[in-house]
Amino acid sequence: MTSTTSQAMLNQQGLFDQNQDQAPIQMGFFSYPPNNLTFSSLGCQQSLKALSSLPSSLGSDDHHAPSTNLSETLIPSLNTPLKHREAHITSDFGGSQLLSLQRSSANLWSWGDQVSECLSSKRSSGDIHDHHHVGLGVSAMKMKKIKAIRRKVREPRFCFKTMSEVDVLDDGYKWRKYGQKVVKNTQHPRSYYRCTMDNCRVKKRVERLAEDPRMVITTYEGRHVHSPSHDLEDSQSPSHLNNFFW
DNA sequence: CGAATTTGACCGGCGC
DNA sequence: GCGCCGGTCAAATTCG
Repeated sequence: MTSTTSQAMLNQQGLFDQNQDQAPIQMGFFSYPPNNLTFSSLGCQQSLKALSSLPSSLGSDDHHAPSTNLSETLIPSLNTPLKHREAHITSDFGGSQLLSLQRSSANLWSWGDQVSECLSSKRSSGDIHDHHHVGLGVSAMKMKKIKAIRRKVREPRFCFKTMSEVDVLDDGYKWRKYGQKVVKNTQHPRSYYRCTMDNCRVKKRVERLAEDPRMVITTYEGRHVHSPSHDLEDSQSPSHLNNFFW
């Protein structure tokens, strides 16, 4: 699927806040040389690979703001009202709005805390103490609970839209499709992908904009625990690009 | 034949 | 409590 990406005609691309009713905030323009997305308004080269690993420095697992400059810029806005259970994070960068991120209030808790608390505590809502507990075995119960928590805790997300003929852009990572869903009031299905790397829980969603089917909306969730899976020559460079941007 | 995709079932959250 | 909806699972199917 990624092999067809080189044919993509990407004229314009902007990062936007997914929660604002899909309304794009135009924040810049991308051209799309195959395998190397350029963010023109930044005045620098920024690969899509780097974009796809954006959340890696946001530190969803941290109670405190990460130390990178951009994150420090972003984090204070986490305290915005959580009407939609998501905090809107936008940032001005070089005079133009570059990106917006989402982060659920639940993300303010760390995964480690959640899980360890789950494993150790007796605190519970009643159904945890039901008599199945003994019969099922503790580990089964724990796993069930961990799973439930995982559902609840949202990884940091960001999304951007792209004018593209192809749905799935080559971002350097390998993805496996695990679902597709027709969402309400849209004629185009939404596809769900997971990073194929073991222990990497990053997911992405791909859908077409209802108002303009030429536009592809890509939403990344989570952070990669590895570098892009192919293109050996690229695997060395993204880190400093990431640091510049994030 | 293993990997990847498809697709209906299932689950949990949310609003009423 | 119920129904709707988005997200995920997993068996079946297709692909390379």
